[in-house]
Amino acid sequence: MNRAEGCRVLHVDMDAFFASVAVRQDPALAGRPVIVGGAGGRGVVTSATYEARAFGVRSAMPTARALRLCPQAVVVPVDGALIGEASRGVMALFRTITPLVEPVSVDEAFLDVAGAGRGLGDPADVAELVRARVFDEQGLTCSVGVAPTKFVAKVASAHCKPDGLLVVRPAEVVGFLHPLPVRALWGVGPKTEESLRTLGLRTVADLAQVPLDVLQRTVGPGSARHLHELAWGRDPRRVVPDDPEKSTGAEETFGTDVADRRVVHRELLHLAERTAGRLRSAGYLARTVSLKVRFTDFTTITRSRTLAVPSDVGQELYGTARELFDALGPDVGPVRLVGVRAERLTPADATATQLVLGAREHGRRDAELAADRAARRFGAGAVRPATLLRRDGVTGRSQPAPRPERVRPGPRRAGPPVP
DNA sequence: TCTGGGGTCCTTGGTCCT
DNA sequence: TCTGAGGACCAAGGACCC
Repeated sequence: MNRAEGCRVLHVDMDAFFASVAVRQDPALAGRPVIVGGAGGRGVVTSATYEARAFGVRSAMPTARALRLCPQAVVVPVDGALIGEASRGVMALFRTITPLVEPVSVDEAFLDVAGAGRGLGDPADVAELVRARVFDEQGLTCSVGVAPTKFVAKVASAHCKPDGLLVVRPAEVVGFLHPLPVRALWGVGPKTEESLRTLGLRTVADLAQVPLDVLQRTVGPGSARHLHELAWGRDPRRVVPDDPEKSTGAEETFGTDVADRRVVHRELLHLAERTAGRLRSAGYLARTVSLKVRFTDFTTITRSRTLAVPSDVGQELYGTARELFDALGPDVGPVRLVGVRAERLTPADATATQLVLGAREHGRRDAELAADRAARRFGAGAVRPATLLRRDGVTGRSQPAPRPERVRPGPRRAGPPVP
């Protein structure tokens, strides 16, 4: 009899991925508490080895606090290139097992193995194979949940961490989910958890039993239906490979809050250039530019504007972002963070002909494409706008972050590898 | 405790058009 | 000509995830 009959979905979650990759790169770190993340005054933990977690270190925790908990920890900056390479290696391995691979982030993916079973055994056997091959070929461990649906597979993989395997058969789904806290449901964070608590709902079973209209009054109709379905193990979402990106962007927290508008403008230019570069390398144009500003008291606002013509030109994204910022008025307080985001993306090849309508924009785009080529040949930052240069030739960005530049490890939906 | 960075999705409200 | 309903689209903000 099959061990996992009716289970077509695998959720593979790499164990402490960033930290494990750092240890793989530098074997001298093996067995030691290692924290990967920003080391500056405002840096946070991106990942930590299980040796560090034993001291209470968790991801998203300020690094300074993590070091108070575990002073002997080694802090390693995020190496985006290394993480990207490791992620591509793991995803490529998954695709040799089934073409139906949906990356969720750099370190996890859903696999639909309904069609893989004939040659490889039942889904539990496929999961064993995945774990063995990831260890043998990548030198990393992972945890795998096997279930009839994506949501249950994901909860299962979290349940068997680290280096584990858990199969939840269709008949076991409700019994598996119902004792869990509501927080285990996809879409329940701190705020929703608190709202549910006011209704006396603490477990998934509580939520499953409450009338839908009661739930709707607390979390809204959309979320209520969604949570109710999940609580009964119903999740119609399929494994979808190659989901296109919806937006891309960059943001930066200043080392100290900035009141000088010129410094903010310069940072906006830098972020717009970064965002445009990502658009070009991924082959997208943005229809909307969004500005994000966070103030000293942590209040955050966003402003957005739709472009007359979709663009992947840094100067155009910058122009719009700067106008949005200036429209906030002359009296905006000190700024903690600024961000530029490109939204409502369209494939560049489907829209490219419109670009020639504006010869000036076309010229700028050509210049930025040339800069892309120079960057590929001579390294990032080889070519940049003059306003981002100081006399000594280094970047003129104000006091942003003494911490190491955080290179984006890869898209959350880790799509095709970015060159 | 003191909060990074890169994303997605949902809700709400406004505007425009039919 | 005015008004209201409804849909599409846009903008803003919040919650959430990794």
